[in-house]
Formats: sequence, structure tokens, C-alpha cells
Amino acid sequence: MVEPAALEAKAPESVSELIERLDGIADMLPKRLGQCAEFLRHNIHLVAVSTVADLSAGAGVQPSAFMRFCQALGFSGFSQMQALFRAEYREFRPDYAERLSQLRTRGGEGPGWLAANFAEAGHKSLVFLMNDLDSGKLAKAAELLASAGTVHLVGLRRAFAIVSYMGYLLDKMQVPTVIHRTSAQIESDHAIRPGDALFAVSFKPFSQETLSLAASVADRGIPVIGLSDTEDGPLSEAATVLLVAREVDVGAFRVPTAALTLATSLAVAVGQNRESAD
Amino acid sequence: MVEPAALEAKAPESVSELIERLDGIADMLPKRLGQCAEFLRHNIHLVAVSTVADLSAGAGVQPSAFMRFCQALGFSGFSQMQALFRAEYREFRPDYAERLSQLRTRGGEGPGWLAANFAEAGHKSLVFLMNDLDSGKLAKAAELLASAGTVHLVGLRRAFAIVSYMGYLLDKMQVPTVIHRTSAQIESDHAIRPGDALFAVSFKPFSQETLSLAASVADRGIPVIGLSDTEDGPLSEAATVLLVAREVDVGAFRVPTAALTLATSLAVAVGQNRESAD
DNA sequence: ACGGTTTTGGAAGATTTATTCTATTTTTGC
DNA sequence: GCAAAAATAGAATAAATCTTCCAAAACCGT
Repeated sequence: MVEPAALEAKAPESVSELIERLDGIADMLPKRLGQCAEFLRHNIHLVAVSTVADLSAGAGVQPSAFMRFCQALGFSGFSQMQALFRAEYREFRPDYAERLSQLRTRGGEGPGWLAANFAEAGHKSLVFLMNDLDSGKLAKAAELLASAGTVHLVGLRRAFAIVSYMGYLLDKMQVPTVIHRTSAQIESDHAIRPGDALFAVSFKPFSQETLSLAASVADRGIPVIGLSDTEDGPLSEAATVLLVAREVDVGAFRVPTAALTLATSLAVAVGQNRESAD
Repeated sequence: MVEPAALEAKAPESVSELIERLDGIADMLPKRLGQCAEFLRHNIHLVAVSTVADLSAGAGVQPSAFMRFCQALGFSGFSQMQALFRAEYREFRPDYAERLSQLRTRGGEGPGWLAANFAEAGHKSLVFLMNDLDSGKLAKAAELLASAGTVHLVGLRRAFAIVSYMGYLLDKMQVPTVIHRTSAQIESDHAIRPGDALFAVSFKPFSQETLSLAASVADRGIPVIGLSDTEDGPLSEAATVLLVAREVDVGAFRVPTAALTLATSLAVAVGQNRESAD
């Protein structure tokens, strides 16, 4: 490889910059260096805590190849690249770990300890969300809801909080929205008309009412967007698009962090889609 | 220092275990080793990405002192201790960074990008929560709610999702609970009686209805536990205990991740307090 | 204040880890 | 299919990092 001196002259100064460059040159990299790029793409977080030997082994190349890869990225060597990741790491979690471990060890019970556990579970849930998220599905869901006349929301028990927050957001963005099954049985299913869409939220153990509403609406050919904590639950049959948000439990309890994050993203996307359509 | 051979024989096998041992021996450590312990307590997250030279400099001691410190903890040396942290690091963020950066760099808009931003904001909110959390206040709040006859909840607009999830949890744990201001104005403030307690949630811009309910209840000498996104808002006057959960915004929007996590912790703590009181 | 014990600082030694070099293989252009 | 260029593997070298050692200092009980 001939290095285009002018172009690669300076090393990336942040991880984002690095990834940008990585994507830029990934296609024109020779075989072994390509392996390095591929491996890095999927294991970029390992750089901060690994040696070249580890990483090159992971990528299935010789240490020297990985070395050349670092230089192709514009670094003087591996160490300079690693320094970037270590710096970012130090910044990203100021002293959360400290706080967490203090709360965790001091006693091992009490509300503070609980909060620490829920917070840690929340972190993990968000990680899972980002790993599993199918942004194509999310985009499709946003599209369906954006083109609906009225957005109908349904979700009971633990799912109700999700639905109510989504209702709040949609209303704030002036999207016509109705939350179903709140007070008694007043809201008739017939309020959901062709041209509308239904957003149904249900987690294990599924609430029969939500499922049957989703099923009957789907039968009438109206789009149903589902949100659940599993791919293959009963919602998957009725739903045109099924979004999944797994949560990490703390004992018998959970905070629906991932679901709420996903639902909020969806609501905002719907609002933006509508706006640009006007 | 004489090492009590039998006791310190084996090295900690997890970070929690390490911290436990650290707290156990912290008091009986000589000066320099004590400095190491103190520094580690506050910068424990640095171990994964630093050298002994870095850490010993941070603690203000010689590298050899830090070395002895590691051994006092039961490790063969610094490397063994560091391996622990690196292993935990690898687990804790599987490949979230990868996912995030992919979504972040690919395009820079669309629902997937939104979700990535909200997820990142969620992480930060949880970090702030753990840093700012006053576990004494949280315990006090749990105590007040646990000793109340009926727990009354109020929160409108964006706060309603928090309140409804908390209501769900408390109900599930058989704590007598009422959510106020849902359907019309039917629920009279007079339903809140001496011996009860009110949990009021309100974020900027504050909802007048929530505030006035909280104020009138507080006037009658009934405990009010507040949850807000700021320390010095109008809720601080009425509230016996005020909990704070700051959230990181994404543009004009936010996911109430921290507030929901805090509220859930509180609800579970209340449930546990009640149970043990029965 | 003294002798024994513990702790410390600094430097020397051992080990791991990063980096470079070169012969060999693979690819590329013609 | 051949020559030139590029890329690679593996070993050799250089650098950094960890670890041990020991003389000097601080501490402690008497």
C-alpha cells in the first residue's frame, strides 16, 4: 500500500473520527488489513483493554498485520490508537462505577442498593436494545404510524406507562391520538377506523384484552404495530411490525427502560414524519 | 505487615469481592497503602485502562507501594488485579459501543439514529442518577410511604407515566394505592386523610394542579414525597422529602429513564418495608 | 532512648508488549 | 505468463511495564 501522504497525515483524534476513517478506507484495504477492520468494527470496545496480540489473534492475523492496520488508519502505532480509547473510556463513566460499588457493598440492601441494581439493569437493557434493534423495522413502524389518520394506543398493566408516555408525546406533537381501555370499556373498538393504525404494547404474561383488540383490528386490515419483550409471543401474529425491547430484571421486578426508550424514539420519529409530510 | 496466610490466601474473583476485601482491611493499612486504598475507592474504574505507574502517581506513592497494596489485597500482583477489571469491562459493555457508533455514523438521521441518541442519553441519565442520589433521602421516602395507610400518587403530563408505573408496582405488592387526577376531578382531595402519604411527581414546567394538591396536603400535615428534575423548584416547599432525577435531553425530547428507575426503586423499597412490618 | 519490627523509596531485574525488519508469498498490470 | 509492486508471516529488536529486592527510614513497645 502506498500511503497518500497528504491525506493520512494526521491521526484521528476521537473514536468517532476513527470510525469515520475506517469506513472510508475499509473497501480498499488488502485482505489481512480488511480482516482487522472487520474485527474492529464488531469489537471496537475491546481496544481499550487489549494488547495487539489479543486483537490480532481475534482478527486472525499476525501482530505485525494489525500494526500496519493501525498505521493505515493514520496512527503512529497501536499505542497511539489505544490511548484514544482509554481517554474516551475515562471520560464516559466519570465515577459511576465508584458510586455503584459503594452503594452495592455498603450493606447490600436498602433503597440505595436497590437503585444501584436497577440502574445497572437499565444500562444493560439499553445495551441490549442497541444490539438487537432492527432500525429497518423501527423505520417501517414510524412510517405506518405517521401515515395513519388517528394513532390508537393500547397497553395495560406494566405496559400502560409506556403507552401513556407515548400518548403524551404524540399529543404534544399534535398527532391525533387515542389511548384505549382506560376508563371502563367506554372506548369502542369501532372508534378505530380504516386509515388509522394501532400501537399495541404487551409483555409477558400477556394481557388478553390487549391481544384481542390487536387481533380484531388486524382482522379488519388495519395496521398494527406491536411492542413486546419477546419476538415470538402472541403479539407477533396480529402485528404488521413487531418491535422488541428486552429488559433486565432485578429479582422479580423491572424498569421498562428499553421499552420506554424505544417507544419515545418511535413517537418522535412519527412526529417528524408527519411534520415533513405537511 | 505480617500476612495472615490463611485469610488472604486466595485472590478476589470479582470486583465486588475485591471491594469487600478493600473495605475490610482499609483501616489497618499502613500510610502509603492506605493512600492506595483511598485512591482506588474513588477511581476504581481507572484500573482497567491504566498502568501501575499511572495509578501510583495518582495515589501519590511509589509504584512499589502500589504493588504491595495489590498483594495485600490477595493478588499475586497488579496484573492479576487488572485482569479482573478488564474481564468485567468486556462483559459489561458487550458491543454497545459498536452498535451505537454504527448508527451514529450511518447517515445521522432516521429512527435508528434517534434511538441511539435516546439510548446514549439514557446511559448518561443513569450515571447522573447514581452520582447525585442521596440514599438517605431515598430511605426516608420509602419509610414515610411504607408507614402510610394509603399511598396517594399524583403526576400529570410527562409525569403521569412515572406515577402510573409506580401505581402498578405498588398495587402488585398489595400496597393500598390511589392515582389522583385521572378521570375528571372525581377524586376529591379529601380522600387523602391523616395517616396517608402523597407522592407527587412534577417536572419543569410544573403543572399547577400537582403543585396545589401537594401544597394543600402538606398544609394538613400529611407527608409529601416529591420527585422532580430540579432541587429548587416549587415542589421543594411542599415536600417533606424531595427526590431529584435529572434527565439528559435529546433535542426537545427526553425519556424519563432516571425518574422511572428512581420511582421503581422507591416502590420496591416501600413494598419490602411493608412486608417486613407485617 | 534502645533494639527489633514494619514500612518505605528507589533502583535493578524480569517479563510482557509494541514495533520494525526482511525474506517470502501473493497480487497486479501488462 | 512474466516482472514489478504490494502484502504477509515470522522472527528480531526495542520499549514499556511489572515485579522484586534491599538499604534506609519510620515506627513501636519497653
